[in-house]
Amino acid sequence: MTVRKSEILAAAKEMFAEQGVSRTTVRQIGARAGILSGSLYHHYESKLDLVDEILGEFCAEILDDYRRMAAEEGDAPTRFRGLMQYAFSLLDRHSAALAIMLHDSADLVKEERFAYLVAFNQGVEDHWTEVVRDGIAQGAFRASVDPEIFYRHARDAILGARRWYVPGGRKSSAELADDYADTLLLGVTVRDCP
Amino acid sequence: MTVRKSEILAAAKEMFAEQGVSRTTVRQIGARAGILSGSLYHHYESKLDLVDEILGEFCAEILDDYRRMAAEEGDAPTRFRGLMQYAFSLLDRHSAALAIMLHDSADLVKEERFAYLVAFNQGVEDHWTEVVRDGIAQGAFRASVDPEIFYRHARDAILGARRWYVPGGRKSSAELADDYADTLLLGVTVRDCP
DNA sequence: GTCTATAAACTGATAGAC
DNA sequence: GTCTATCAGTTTATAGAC
Repeated sequence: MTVRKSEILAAAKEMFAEQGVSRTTVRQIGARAGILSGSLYHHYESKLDLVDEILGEFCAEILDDYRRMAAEEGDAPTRFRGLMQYAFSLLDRHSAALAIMLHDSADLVKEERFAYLVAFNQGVEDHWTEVVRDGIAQGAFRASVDPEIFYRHARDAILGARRWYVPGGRKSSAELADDYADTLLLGVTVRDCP
Repeated sequence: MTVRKSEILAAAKEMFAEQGVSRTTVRQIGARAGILSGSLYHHYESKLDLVDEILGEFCAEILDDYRRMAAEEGDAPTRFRGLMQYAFSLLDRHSAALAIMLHDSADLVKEERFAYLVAFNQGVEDHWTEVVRDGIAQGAFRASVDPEIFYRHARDAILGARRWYVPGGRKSSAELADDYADTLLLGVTVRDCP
């Protein structure tokens, strides 16, 4: 990947994240990268090629991280907290890619070339639900917990934070991860017992 | 509102929810309503007028419901469960409007005519955080709970379910509301005390 | 109230000069 | 590798016949 290509890719990523893929024009991407839209096609064959490269890199990196984390040891609550910390850290490191995933993946998946997004989501879900199932099997989590529903609950809460989380704001992503983990694991209700 | 206008509005609502506002064309709306795009402008002056009418009605109805609920009695956990049930019930009754709100409101708000969406969000947040603050004051909820963060946590989890919840599927919206309330109030961890 | 026809602007993408 | 120029198609919206 040449320097120019990465500059164009960075410009596209920002625009796609801000406006969504369909509302972003190749002219806008070119303007941000300091190039005219015609010249842009010397580096990329189409607008969707840019989307593909952005999301392809993102999915590969994240799945790789999850595979590494799966090899780590610890009881289920500890591993769950680790997943929370990791997921929230993505808000700092991959906010733009997450925005594109959330805003446009439902549309993109209709095209065959983006079928890997479905596999990506399933892969992530598998890692989370395995931790939850382990927790239930070990007696750490309630048997009434539905691993899939609980995963979606946690995931949607985390990803929803992308809409309002501001890096460097009142709470860091690590603090939010702790806060969310406390709520999901322990609840907010005060109990009489120790 | 004439019958024809409501037919066109219903067609627009479905298309906006499925594809997003910007990717939906007036030709598509006309086709679904059984009318040509030119004739559509006899009933509505612009595409955004359709969006405005859909979201305006939605916001008014929901804020009205919240005002009614605020008058009800009960302790904080009970009222919180009531809010959860209500919010999840919207997935059945107002899935399309919620989809438009989530997918397009960030763009729409840039236009002055949609400034009421900001007030709507603040109004809903006020009702939820009041219940949480009451719960803390009454000693029912942990003092370490941040009402605003906890509201966002719950809200994002609920609204995220719109992406995968299927009416008539494995779990009803009422069951999901119960499940989410259990998790948020009590957590998923098994404790040694009664 | 719906149609046909079209204006005016914008879109992704291409061709060829430099 | 970037430019100018442009194609072909689409978009919202309008004008006027019926």
